[in-house]
Amino acid sequence: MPKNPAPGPKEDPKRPGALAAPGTGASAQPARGGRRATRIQTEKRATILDAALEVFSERGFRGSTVDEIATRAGLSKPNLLYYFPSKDAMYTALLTGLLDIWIDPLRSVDPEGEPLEELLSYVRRKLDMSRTLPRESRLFANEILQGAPHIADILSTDLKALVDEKAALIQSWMDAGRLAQTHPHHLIFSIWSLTQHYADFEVQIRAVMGSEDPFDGAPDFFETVYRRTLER
Amino acid sequence: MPKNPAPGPKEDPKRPGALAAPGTGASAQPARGGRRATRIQTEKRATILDAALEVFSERGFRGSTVDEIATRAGLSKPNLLYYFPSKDAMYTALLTGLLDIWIDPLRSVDPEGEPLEELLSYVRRKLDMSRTLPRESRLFANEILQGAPHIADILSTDLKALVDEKAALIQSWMDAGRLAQTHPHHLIFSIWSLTQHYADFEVQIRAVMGSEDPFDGAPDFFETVYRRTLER
DNA sequence: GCTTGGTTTGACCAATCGGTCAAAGCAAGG
DNA sequence: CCTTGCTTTGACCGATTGGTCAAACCAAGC
Repeated sequence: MPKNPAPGPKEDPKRPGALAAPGTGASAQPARGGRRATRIQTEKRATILDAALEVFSERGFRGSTVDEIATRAGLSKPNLLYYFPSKDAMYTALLTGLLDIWIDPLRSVDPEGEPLEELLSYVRRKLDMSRTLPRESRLFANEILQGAPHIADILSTDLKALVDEKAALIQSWMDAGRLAQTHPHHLIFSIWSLTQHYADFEVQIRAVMGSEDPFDGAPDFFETVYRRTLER
Repeated sequence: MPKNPAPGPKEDPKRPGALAAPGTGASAQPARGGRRATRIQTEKRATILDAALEVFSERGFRGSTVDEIATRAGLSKPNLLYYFPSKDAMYTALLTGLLDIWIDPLRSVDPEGEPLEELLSYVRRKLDMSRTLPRESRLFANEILQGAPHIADILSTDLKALVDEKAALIQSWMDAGRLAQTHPHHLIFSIWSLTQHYADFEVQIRAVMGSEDPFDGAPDFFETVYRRTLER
C-alpha cells in the first residue's frame, strides 16, 4: 500500500506538544526486547500516550477502545500494539507517570514558609493544574470513581504518608497560632475537591455559567474562602 | 434455519417518551404495549433500576454490561430486556428520575429564611445526600465526567435557570449586608464540589484517612469554612 | 381441561472487543 | 545490488457485547 507522505485521512489534527511526555514514561522503556529505544520509538510512544490520555480521560478505562486510541494517534491498531504490549500497559504507564506530577504541589508545601502564603500558593498551583491539565485531572477522577483498582495501594501508602506529613505540619502551624484552627485532613481534601472540580465537572460548570469563563472568578473566590477560613 | 423474517437488522423506530419517572421512574410505564403496569412489573423494574444504578455508578455507561446488571438483579438478560427495551433506556430512566432528587436541596433554599442558616442547612443536606446516596452521586459524576451526553441540555436550561435564580438571591443577601461578599456562582459550585467529593472520591479519602470515618469530621469542617466565609 | 396473557428462557446473531501473526515495507550500511 | 533490523499492516482469532426470537412456562378465569 503506497501510503503517500501526508495522507492523514483524520490525522492528528493538531494539539502540538500538548503533553510531550515528561515523566510519563514515554521514553523510558523500549518497545520490545531489551534494546535501547530508537528516536522514532520515543516519539511514537509519546504520541500514543497523548492519544491514550485523551481517550481514557473521556471514557474511563473500560469504556475506551484500543482502536480509538490508535485512530486518534494516527496509527493502525497492530502498529500501536507494537509500541505498547496492551491496553492495560498504556493505562498503567499514564497513571504511574502522572501520579507524581499530580501530587507534586502538595509535596512542595514548605515547612519553612509563611503558613497562610504556603497554603494559598498550594491552592493556586492546584487550580492552575486543573486549568492546564484537565485531561490528567479527569483521568484520575475516572480511576478513583471506579474504585482506584490500579493505584489503590499507592494511595494508602505513599499518598497517605505524604498527606499525614503535611497534615501534621498544618496542625503544628495551627497549634502555634499561625493559622486558625480546622481539621487539616479535611482542609487538604477541600483543596483537592474545589480545584479539581473545575476540570472534572467542566461541562456542568460551563453549562451553568454560560459565556462567562469559570476560571476567571475562581482564583479570587478561593483566596477569599481560604483567607477567611485560615486567618487567625 | 428458521431464521428469516424480521428484516430490520437493527433499529428501534419508536422509543416511546423517556421512561417513567415517578421518583426513580420505576413503575409508571408498562413493559410493552400500552396496557397498565402489573404489580410484578412495577417491582421488577424497581429491582432492575437498583441493580443498574449499582453497576452504572461503578463503571460508567460504556463500561457497564447488560449482563452484569441482569445478574445483579437476579434475572436473565433476555428477561431484563423484557422490562427495559435497551441498556440506554435503563440509563436514561435512572438519570432523569434522579436529577430532580439531586437538585432538590438547592431548590428548597428559602428566600424568606435567615441567609446564613439557609446556606448552612443546604450544605448539611447536600453532605447528607452524599453519605446516604453515594451511588447516585457517582452516577452523576460519571455522566458529567464523560461530557454529560445525556443531560447536557437539561444542565444548560433547567439547572442553569435554578442556579441563576439562587445566585441572584444570594447576591441580594450580600448586597443587603446579611452575608459577606463573595461570588455566588462559585459559592454554589464549592458546595457541590465539597460535598460530592466525599462520595465520588470515597476510595481515595478512605485510603488516606485510614480507619477514621471521613464523614465524622466533615460536617464540622464545612460549618467552620462557610461560617468564616459568609459571616459578615 | 382449555384458553389467555403476562413472564421467562436457551439459542442465536451481528458487531465489536483486545490481541496475534506472518508477511511485507523501509532506510541504511556494506 | 543485498542484507539487516526496525516498522507497518491486512487478515484473522476467540471472547464479549447489546439485542432478538420462538418457544416454553405459569397462574387465573372459564
